[in-house]
Amino acid sequence: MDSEKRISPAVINRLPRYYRYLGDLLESDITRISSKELSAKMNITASQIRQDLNNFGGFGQQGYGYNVEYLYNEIKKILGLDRLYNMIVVGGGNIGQALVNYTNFEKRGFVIKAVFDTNPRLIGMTIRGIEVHDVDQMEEYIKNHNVDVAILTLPRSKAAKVAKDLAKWGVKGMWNFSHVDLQVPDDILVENVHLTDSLMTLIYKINEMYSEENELNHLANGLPIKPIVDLED
Amino acid sequence: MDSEKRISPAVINRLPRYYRYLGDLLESDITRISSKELSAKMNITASQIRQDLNNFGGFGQQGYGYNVEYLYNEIKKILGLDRLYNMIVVGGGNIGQALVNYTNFEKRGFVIKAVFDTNPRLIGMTIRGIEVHDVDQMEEYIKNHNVDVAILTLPRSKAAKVAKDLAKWGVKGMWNFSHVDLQVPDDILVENVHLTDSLMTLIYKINEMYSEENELNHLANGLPIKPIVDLED
DNA sequence: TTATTGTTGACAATAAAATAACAGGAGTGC
DNA sequence: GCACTCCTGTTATTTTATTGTCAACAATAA
Repeated sequence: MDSEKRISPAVINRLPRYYRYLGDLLESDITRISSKELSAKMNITASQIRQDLNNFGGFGQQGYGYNVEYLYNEIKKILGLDRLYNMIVVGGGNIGQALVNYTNFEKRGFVIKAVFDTNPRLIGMTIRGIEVHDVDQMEEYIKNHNVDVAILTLPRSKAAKVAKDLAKWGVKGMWNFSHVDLQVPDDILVENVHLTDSLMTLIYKINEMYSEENELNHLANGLPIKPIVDLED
Repeated sequence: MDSEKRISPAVINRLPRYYRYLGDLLESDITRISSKELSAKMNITASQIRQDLNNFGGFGQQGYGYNVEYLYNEIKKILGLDRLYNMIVVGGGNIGQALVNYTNFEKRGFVIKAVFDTNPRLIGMTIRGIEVHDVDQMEEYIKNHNVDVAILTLPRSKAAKVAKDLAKWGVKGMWNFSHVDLQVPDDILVENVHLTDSLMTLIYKINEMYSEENELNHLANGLPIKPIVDLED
């Protein structure tokens, strides 16, 4: 809409969180909030909140704070959540099916229109009323229906080729659950959800914490470092 | 293990990605790789790769590069993937079930041992051989089995209380799929997977790209800005 | 009215992260 | 064995992100 200065990715990643907290406040019938109060709730500095919001405009008022409903709706507009988006799921396995069954997406305006798979046992079935088609029909479907987002929940080996096709046929973005980094043209947007990576970082942090704890014990009482036991027994 | 300097979160988040790429190289029987080559594959600067790896030690050799297998195994150790981890799933709904059925976690050493739910229709059932228990039994279970990670896939409303209990009973970390930020003691680690947030940022970026494109068209040929059509029809 | 308090938006200061530069050891080819 | 190239580990620089501060102004109370 406006060309202005570029918004940093760090800010964009925080927007949905603001949106969520403001939604909660709205539900609690809180009409106004200051950056300081929000700061306490969200564990972010008030300064950062003000600066983040100011990237998009001056939504607050000195001596008053921010009007919750107004700010909520502004962020909604900024995120583009004031319209509907068509999505397709490519790969009807566990995760694909779980996402189709997850009805909260629809409440936000993200509508899953179709599922595609290669498995003959799935093709023709419906999941929550949404039909599973043969992947062979995908080209035609995408060319005839405006598909905003393709959700990729397929095996590593197949993801690369499918992504290339999807890009060619005209989806705007991909939400990628496959455990690979997709190679797509610059004008196609990819958001990765690498679950295993996320779990691995959690494991790293757990180990780090437990080794620190051992060190502290060690330093504090002069005892030898307690070994971390292997849990598989 | 060693107290040294603290590793920045940005680096830790990249580790699983290195691990993945090195695994791929290993499968392709590539025995050595330079930071420059890896840089090209991963779309990271070579400088950053060297600096990231050097946080953990000098794994490379001047004039040679990095030995793929050696580096792979070192990162494996750094991430703590050289042992097994016990996990439980709290919430046996769509996503919980999908995660139980996702067998790749087990290949990495992440073993789901039990599922807990309140739904009487689920309790007693097994998913991929893993039993679904009543949440009432969770305290006893956790106290008698060493649970490293609890996977939270339950509704917003219930997540906060369950998290508090889990922390009290002694899980080390939580992998949180619920759409709330959990309030837990400092020594419990939480890794959030906020799917809706992730999708929202994708949507933001798509809209940003399309509005930019319109601007460019506009500037280039003097035509009026093309409206973004609403897709729901 | 007038004083006092609260709170933003702007900007300055600091911290963190990413990139670049480079010295020097290790391999390679002759 | 020697010259030459490659490529790391490390330090320096640049960029990006976060936090702190304050003048200006709104709301509220006196």
